[in-house]
Amino acid sequence: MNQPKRYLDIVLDIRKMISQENIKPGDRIPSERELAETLKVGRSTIREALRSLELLGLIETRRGEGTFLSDYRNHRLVEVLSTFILQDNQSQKDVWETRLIHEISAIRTICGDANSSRLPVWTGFSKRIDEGDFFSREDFVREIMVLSGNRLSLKIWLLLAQYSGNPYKERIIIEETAMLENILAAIRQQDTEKATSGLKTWIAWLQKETGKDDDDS
Amino acid sequence: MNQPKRYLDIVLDIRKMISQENIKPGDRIPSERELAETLKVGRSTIREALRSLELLGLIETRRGEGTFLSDYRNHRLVEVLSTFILQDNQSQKDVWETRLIHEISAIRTICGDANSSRLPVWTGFSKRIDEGDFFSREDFVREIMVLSGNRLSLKIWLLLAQYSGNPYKERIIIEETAMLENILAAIRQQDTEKATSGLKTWIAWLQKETGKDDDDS
DNA sequence: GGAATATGAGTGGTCAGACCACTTTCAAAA
DNA sequence: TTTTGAAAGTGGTCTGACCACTCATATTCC
Repeated sequence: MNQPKRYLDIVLDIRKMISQENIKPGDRIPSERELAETLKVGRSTIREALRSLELLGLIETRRGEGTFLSDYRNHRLVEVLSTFILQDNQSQKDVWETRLIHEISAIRTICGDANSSRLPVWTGFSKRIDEGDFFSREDFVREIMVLSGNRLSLKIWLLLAQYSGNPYKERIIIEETAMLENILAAIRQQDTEKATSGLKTWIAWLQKETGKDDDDS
Repeated sequence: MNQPKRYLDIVLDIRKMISQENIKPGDRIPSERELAETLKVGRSTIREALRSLELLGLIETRRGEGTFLSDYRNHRLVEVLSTFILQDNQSQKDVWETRLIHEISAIRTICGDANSSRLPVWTGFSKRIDEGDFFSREDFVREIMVLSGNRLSLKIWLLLAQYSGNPYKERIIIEETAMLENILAAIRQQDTEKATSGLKTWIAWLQKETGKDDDDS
């Protein structure tokens, strides 16, 4: 009989412990030695489980301090997966397309919901643009994703955003402020078609910018 | 100075080794003891790296045999994430919503592309319905996803489909054939709005069916 | 008293060595 | 020739030992 892998059980045990003890992102989880004693396994087994979760970006370890449940925003996962999976250009194109799928869906949801589309966050963005406080492109879209209310879609989007390369992560520039204002106005007016087409236009413009940058690690 | 984590370097080293030695999915990679000696680190460090990659589904280990590079298409990524993320009912709802997001986007793509929308596969489905050859709901939608041409979206959809519970995986029944015919006709006519609303109607009807079933593994 | 310093406990990071359970191989025995 | 079984190799786990680091506390110095 092939014994199921112990460290996988540990992964589940830790997950259970986290939900039972109501540990929140940022909180500390028991030390490796404590876990080993509690779960009655060797420390190395605990470590294998923890290292896996760390690579997924679900936890964060700091030498001398301890292990912490991390904010989902920091998955290193993508970095690693990308070196394994995303090797051809088609994949890169698919990433942008798929990300756009989620973004458009989110913006549709928001426009269809008066509560979301009238939120002061939109005027906040306009104000920041006026004042020259140029936030990053990702921040802008993230707000849309968060407000759409679909956490799974948000999570997938966060992953895709990390694959999306530089121009998406940088700050907006003057040339695109008009496009953003256009999108913001459409959201406030709950004009779904105008908002989605505005988003598409902006992203298409962005995508052209991608070609100029060539970065590699 | 905080030394960067060793096991992360190992992950990259292994990746490099794989590409240099031209190891393909299914092939065996060096044993833990060999890797430890080659890379001049302890075996436990090697194991932490390997366990991480295994949790991601990038490699596969078999006791007594060795460690093998697995087909990266089967990464367990979402499965693992799900045990952490999909804990409440809201999440389950998000799964259906997110799946629908991808489906609608795919159907839009197909309707906008004459080549896809005129494919004989659509008449094929109609024929099978007429003949009483009731395929599964998932098969039907999968065809749409495949033909949309976005492999990443397809991959995500496949994973989401796994979490979508039973009614989605079962065969169609007589009551819904009209809805499907409606969708098929819309695709053939390249009527995007009709097709998407048809799909939404069908899925909404399906979702009502979900409540009746209560299955667990 | 207040500030700089030293100490020690606790934590993750790594290593070496030891078994165990399992698979494969291949030589010896039937 | 077939069967058996011993050996080698592999992943799975545990133990105990250091190291490097952080933090809180106690101590020393001004």
